[in-house]
Amino acid sequence: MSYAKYMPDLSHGDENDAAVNALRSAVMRLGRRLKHQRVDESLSPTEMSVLGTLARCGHATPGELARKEHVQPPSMTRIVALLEAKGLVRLEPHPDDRRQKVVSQTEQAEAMLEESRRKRNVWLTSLAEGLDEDEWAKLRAAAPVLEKLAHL
Amino acid sequence: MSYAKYMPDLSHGDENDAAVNALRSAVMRLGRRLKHQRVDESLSPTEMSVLGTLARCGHATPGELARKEHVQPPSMTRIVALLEAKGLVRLEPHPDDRRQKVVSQTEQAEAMLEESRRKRNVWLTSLAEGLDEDEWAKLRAAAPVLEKLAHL
DNA sequence: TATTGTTATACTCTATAACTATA
DNA sequence: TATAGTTATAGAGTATAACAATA
Repeated sequence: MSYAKYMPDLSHGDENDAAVNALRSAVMRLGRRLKHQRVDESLSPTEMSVLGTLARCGHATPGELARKEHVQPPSMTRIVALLEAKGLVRLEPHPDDRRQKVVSQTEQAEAMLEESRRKRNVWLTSLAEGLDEDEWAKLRAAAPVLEKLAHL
Repeated sequence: MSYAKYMPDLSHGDENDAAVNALRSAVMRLGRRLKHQRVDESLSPTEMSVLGTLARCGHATPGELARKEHVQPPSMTRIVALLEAKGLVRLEPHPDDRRQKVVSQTEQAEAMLEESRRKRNVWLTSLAEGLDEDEWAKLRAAAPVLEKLAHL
């Protein structure tokens, strides 16, 4: 019998620990900065994230969105309502279950995401002045892992 | 005259863009999860981060802490006051400038950070089940870059 | 009975503006 | 005058608890 899964990465345990430390600290600080560097001043980070999820998945129920964004259902109710009021998402009845709803993005949201991407490039450019190519390479390699981590 | 610094990483522009996309999304989601996976239920993420900074730097003024944490001075005033009330930091008069104060961590804070590290390892272990060694390697490589990014 | 989503309410964290004390 | 820190106040975002409708 193996305890391997309870003692992973023995060869890099301390380094992983240091990485998680750095990660947590960086995530919090970056999060605060991202809050201020908002693409659309009227959209919160979570609202943006929901739009991104819908762009990837096409559509989802409020409950699914709450689970994906790691937010409680009442919070997602509010977020979806705000997005709908802004004309960025559409709500339709669920075909199989009358309790649920189906949320999908509007054409307006797609246009906004495109504009968002353009503005992000500006931020990226200003950041690029402080990172060398090697650092960018490490960031590119880790990006998918971070996404996986966020979903785990 | 060169526009190079306004058009960095031409060879990886799109990939950098995708990385920033993934990064932003992951940072927000991880941030929310970290909020819940708090080591000490009574300490906010920023409070923990301040203790971490003090552990690294030894001591700092409230203004320095506010800049490091990317928080406004009044917010740091509140955070430091809460930490002091919990016996985790000590405030002393600044030797050269009577307007400033010097914040340093107490022995109690050191013990708490040790306990914190222990609990983080539990979280790390559970995460490790979902990441392979190659993914961890990428994360370790990117961790210092993320820290740099957060400070830039 | 269990589940999906909503309403009502309160809390946590942070910001801005105005103020005090010192440089 | 400028700077470090504080006080007072407001706002954004989220959570919990209680509820309605449907499965």
